[in-house]
Amino acid sequence: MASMKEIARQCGVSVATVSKALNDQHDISEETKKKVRKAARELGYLPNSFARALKTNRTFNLGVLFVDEAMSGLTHDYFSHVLNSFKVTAEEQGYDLTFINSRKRRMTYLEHARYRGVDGVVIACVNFDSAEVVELVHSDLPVVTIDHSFNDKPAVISDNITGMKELVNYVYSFGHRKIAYIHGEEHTAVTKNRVGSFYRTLKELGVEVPEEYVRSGSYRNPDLCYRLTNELLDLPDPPTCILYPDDFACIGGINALKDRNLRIPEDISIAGYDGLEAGQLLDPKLATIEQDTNLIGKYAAEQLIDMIEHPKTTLFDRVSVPGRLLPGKSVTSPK
Amino acid sequence: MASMKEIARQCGVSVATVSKALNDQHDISEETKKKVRKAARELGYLPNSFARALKTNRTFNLGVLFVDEAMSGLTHDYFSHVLNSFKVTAEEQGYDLTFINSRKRRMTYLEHARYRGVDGVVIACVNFDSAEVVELVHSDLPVVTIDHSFNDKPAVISDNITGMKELVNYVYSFGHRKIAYIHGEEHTAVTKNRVGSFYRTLKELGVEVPEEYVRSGSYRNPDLCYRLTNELLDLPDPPTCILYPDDFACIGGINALKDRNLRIPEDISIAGYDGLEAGQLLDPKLATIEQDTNLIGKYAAEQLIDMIEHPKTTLFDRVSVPGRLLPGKSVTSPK
DNA sequence: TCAGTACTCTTAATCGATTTCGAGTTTACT
DNA sequence: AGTAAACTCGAAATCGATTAAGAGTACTGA
Repeated sequence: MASMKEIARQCGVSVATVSKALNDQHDISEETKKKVRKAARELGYLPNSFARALKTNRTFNLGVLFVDEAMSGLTHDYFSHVLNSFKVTAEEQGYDLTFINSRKRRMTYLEHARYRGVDGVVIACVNFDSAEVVELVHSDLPVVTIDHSFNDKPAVISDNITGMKELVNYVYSFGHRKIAYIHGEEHTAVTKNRVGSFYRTLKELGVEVPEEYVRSGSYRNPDLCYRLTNELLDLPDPPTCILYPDDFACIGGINALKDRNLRIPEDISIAGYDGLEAGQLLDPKLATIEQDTNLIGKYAAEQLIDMIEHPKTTLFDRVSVPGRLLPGKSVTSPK
Repeated sequence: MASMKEIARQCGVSVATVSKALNDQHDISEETKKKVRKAARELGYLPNSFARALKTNRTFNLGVLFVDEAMSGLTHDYFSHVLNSFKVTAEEQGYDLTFINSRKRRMTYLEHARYRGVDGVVIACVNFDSAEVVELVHSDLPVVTIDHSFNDKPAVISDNITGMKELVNYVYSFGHRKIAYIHGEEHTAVTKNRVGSFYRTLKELGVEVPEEYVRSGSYRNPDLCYRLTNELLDLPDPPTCILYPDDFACIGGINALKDRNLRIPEDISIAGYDGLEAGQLLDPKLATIEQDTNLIGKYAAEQLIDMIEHPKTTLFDRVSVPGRLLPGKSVTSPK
């Protein structure tokens, strides 16, 4: 409520002096600074962020674009963990977070970001092909993308290639050769990398993958996984191990197996992806790749803030964050 | 980038006229309005939210305070769903969301909210006893709390009393008389209501509850539930049915039962609380009370926006949102 | 003693909008 | 025709900060 004007009056100095005193400029005497700071404290002075932003074009506010098709990006385990980590890191550095949206199509994402004057934007969990997202990414605003990389733009990416490789090697090491994979939406970079790595790793291991072993599912969609699991089991030569899009979708598969009275892992082995806490509590404990949501969010925030504060010297990194194999009990040797 | 000044120049009118034209004031001719709007479109004009906020003290920005002790409020299923619903509703009405925090203690929540000039604040998932939260709630800022009610302040509350009552009646109807309850943190209103309702309902049903049947656990804490479940089973006269703090924590209990080779529900019945999607996919499907996160978030947003836009006429409602019993397969008649 | 520095502080412009008040023009009515 | 009412529009103040440029003092050294 109290503005610099009141402090100035109380101290008998000009507003300019107050501003400089509070910003600890060199051309104000220590004595005056002390006086001003004291008055500011007494009056409960709070800087007015708009006035400051208006003049400086800096808001210490970061835009967050986390909008999936269903408008439920926040309820998405993986992304909510990434966002939480991003938030903690950003706040430690004095930045706040504001959600970017398209205001019922009355503004594009970029326009909204400019309207709110955010210093930078982190993007995840969106359709990266959409024109609006592309416009935002290619604007002059500092932008970091998560799990998708644009040319010449920094990105933080969960290392799905190595992750899938480890997972495949893991089940292979148990003797599995008939490995099926129900994957997520095909247009995403995440899926492409995982599927590509799945094929490549098995090829390196000398295992042939029948076309019908690879099914196009959907992330976080247990029902679809239920159906696709049944399809896989109905094959003349069914797999001995099934990999799922993610830990949550995996539940659908588990239910399909239970309905057929197949025991996990005695009759069939399964694995997920994500490393959700819940998956680790299931019985049997799910073999999976834990994605390091903590590091991903942290790196994204650090990278974005670095771009904002040091636009000249920032390296436009493409950081790859390794996952971690969580062995679990859902995989054993095939019969 | 383009400001009103440029539009004014292009149209040969004053900045004041541009402002009034864009805000559709009555004292500007239709002709001029058209001209101004056209120029605004052509120049890609975007209003400057800071300048506007500076003058009007309105930001169309809502503060969100969702900070639990572990700084992981966003990863909390229940709250992330509520927040998502709140976000969708607020955005539909033209409001944006900014997170409130205490900036590493350099500002209180209230100060932060003022600094960012939010029009109102929604509070959930915090320690409502903390001085900072109380300060915020009792300020002149419009505030809505979720799952906790302060005197004279609007709140949206999941109806835990009726919910627990229904749940108890449900298991009672199967014949259970030895019903244990592992509840969450005792200092929260949610827990108090649930525990109170648990006792009252059973009393009404004429069932006595041994003290040792009610254990103090913790929300979202499967490990603790694992331990407490074992304690309950070790009692000389163990319960035939156990209620858990929430669906997630329930997993710990399930594991404890499995470790003792107790079948659910044949040997013992269990129930959760929340209605998480995952719980409904478990085998056996979990009996639980589904909290209507969608409505809770929606009501909270509507209430808050109403307070902001109609400060005089708003009724300070305390909305209670009923839950819904999800029967599940985890409860059956005791042996 | 006087110019040159160093130090401290103020004046005033500025960021981009909103809004009050008044001025000028047109229309209406007697 | 003359006065009042109705329309349009603009000048200028204002919101609360930042910042360049300059003014006034005091001190230094020749």
